[in-house]
Amino acid sequence: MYNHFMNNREVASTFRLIADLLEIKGENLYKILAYRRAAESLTNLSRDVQEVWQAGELEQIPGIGKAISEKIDELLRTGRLGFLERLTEEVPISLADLLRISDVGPKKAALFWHQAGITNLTELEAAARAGKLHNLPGVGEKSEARILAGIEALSRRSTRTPLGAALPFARQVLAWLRALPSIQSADLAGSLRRMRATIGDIDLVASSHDPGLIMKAFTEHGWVRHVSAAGETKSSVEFHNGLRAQLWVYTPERYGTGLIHTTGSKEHALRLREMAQKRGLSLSDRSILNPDGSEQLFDSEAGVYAVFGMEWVPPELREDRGEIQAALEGRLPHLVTQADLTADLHTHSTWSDGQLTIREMAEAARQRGLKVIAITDHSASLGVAGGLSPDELVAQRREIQAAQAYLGESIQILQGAEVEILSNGSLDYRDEDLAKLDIVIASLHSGLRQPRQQVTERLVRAMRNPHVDVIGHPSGRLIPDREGADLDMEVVLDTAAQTGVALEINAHPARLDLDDIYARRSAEMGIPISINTDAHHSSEFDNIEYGLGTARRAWLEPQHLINTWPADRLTAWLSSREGQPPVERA
DNA sequence: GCCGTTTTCGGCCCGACTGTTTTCAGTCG
Repeated sequence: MYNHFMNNREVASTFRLIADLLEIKGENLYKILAYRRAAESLTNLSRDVQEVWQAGELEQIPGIGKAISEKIDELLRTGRLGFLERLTEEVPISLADLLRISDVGPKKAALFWHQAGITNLTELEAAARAGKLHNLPGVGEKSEARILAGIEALSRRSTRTPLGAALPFARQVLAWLRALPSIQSADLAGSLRRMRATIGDIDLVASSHDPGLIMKAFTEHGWVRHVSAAGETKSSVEFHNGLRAQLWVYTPERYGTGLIHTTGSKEHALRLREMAQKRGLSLSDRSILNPDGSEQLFDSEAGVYAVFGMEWVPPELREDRGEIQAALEGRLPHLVTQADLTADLHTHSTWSDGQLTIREMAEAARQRGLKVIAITDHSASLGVAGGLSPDELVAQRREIQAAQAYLGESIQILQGAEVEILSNGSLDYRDEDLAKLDIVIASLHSGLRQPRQQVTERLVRAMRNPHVDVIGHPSGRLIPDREGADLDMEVVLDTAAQTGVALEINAHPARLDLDDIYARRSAEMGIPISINTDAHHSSEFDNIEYGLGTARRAWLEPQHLINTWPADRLTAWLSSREGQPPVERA
């Protein structure tokens, strides 16, 4: 290989693999933790690790010191890592797969390896079926059965569930919990409450003076297929629909610490515990323990944060991405809310692949309190979506005018288009057709697997077209099936900053694209951001919730989003972009 | 392996639940 390019995700997963293998080997726990923390830090990094490396600034990344920065350097220079190669000679690399099985951790994996010669999933499954595991020390028949069930569960479900596939069901469960007689309060927790794009399982937390009663009702409910743990205060189940859930129950006076613990993230909670420790306190999910052994109890989260002199931190920010420091300094962002949004600038009608007419879509948007809606049907070349020819755009304009006349001034309907970016970076409409539109969104739908440089240049060329106002779902990812295009985001963001084109946060739960990391970076660079539902039906306006979650995770405030601008400012911005000459590369 | 408003060395978060155990280790969040 002459090209040693590795992106942030690939470098991060290399360090996760090292951590897994070291753990099976039985290395010092804090060394392992250090590799994991470095991996998390790289995952949260909004700059390209390649660029940070070239700038010689690797050690400025939190959790990355001399040893790990040297390893990154070797990886990026040579595409290899001697340390990992020596490690895999000692510990078979396929052992790391065993850790994906629930109830199998590093100690069990090492046991299977040393005492039964097992080095991969296939061998483990065969040994379990043959009943060869339960003779090993510390492993009984129950463990053997659990392991077998765990292996089967691995093939049954993908590792993470899209937020949009989990949230509606989780809310049903929550509503049922809240209706229980002995319950005081109940909330979503975990990555659902933090609005991560994908979740591992559904975390629920409740307060009650009778936790046992809640637990019994929860684990015995008809939608539960299997109970994998059931204790006094915590239980774990799998539902018939394949989703897993955990429920914690606290007494009301301990709900504050409980909610913080169960909401996470793990890294955020860890930081808080470190802070407690520095003050001689000990923070757990039950209380704060004073040095003299007495307890401080908290019925709300705000009280816990106040102990450390911090503002209450919105759940979407709890990722250890600087929110602790910001909360200490009283400079947390004033996050955008649904009430701030006045425009949806990316929607479809029956003119292409939408299911409702322009008037129906506009009425539904008005009903949701929007002041502006842009109808942005597909351009001609996206044949599967019934894209419009330039002639049809003229006819569509007449229908928009009719709908506008019918609806009066309560909502403004813009004529736009979602224009294909063709494989060479040119657009699917001629400039004179684009010039007639109120708003132009340019999107990639095909050729997403082009090489990095090619697909990046394609997007850059589209951004340099002066008629383009917004880049729709920039990466083209589809959760959980398809990775986005291999874009050079440094170049994409620089071009957006130069041309003033807006980047979209597409709110569809399968997209959430831009993601939270790049949306935050875009805002820091002064790039306008547009948050849109891409609705093909009025019911999909509700998807804005997912996009808002992403925007809030990106620390966005109302002024970062063009959708919060008053209609006159928005249309002035759009028309100011018309006919601007392309900005040439400096 | 990382890190520093007690430290450049010696620390590094906390507790519930399960299974295989005679008092605890492993896993998980």
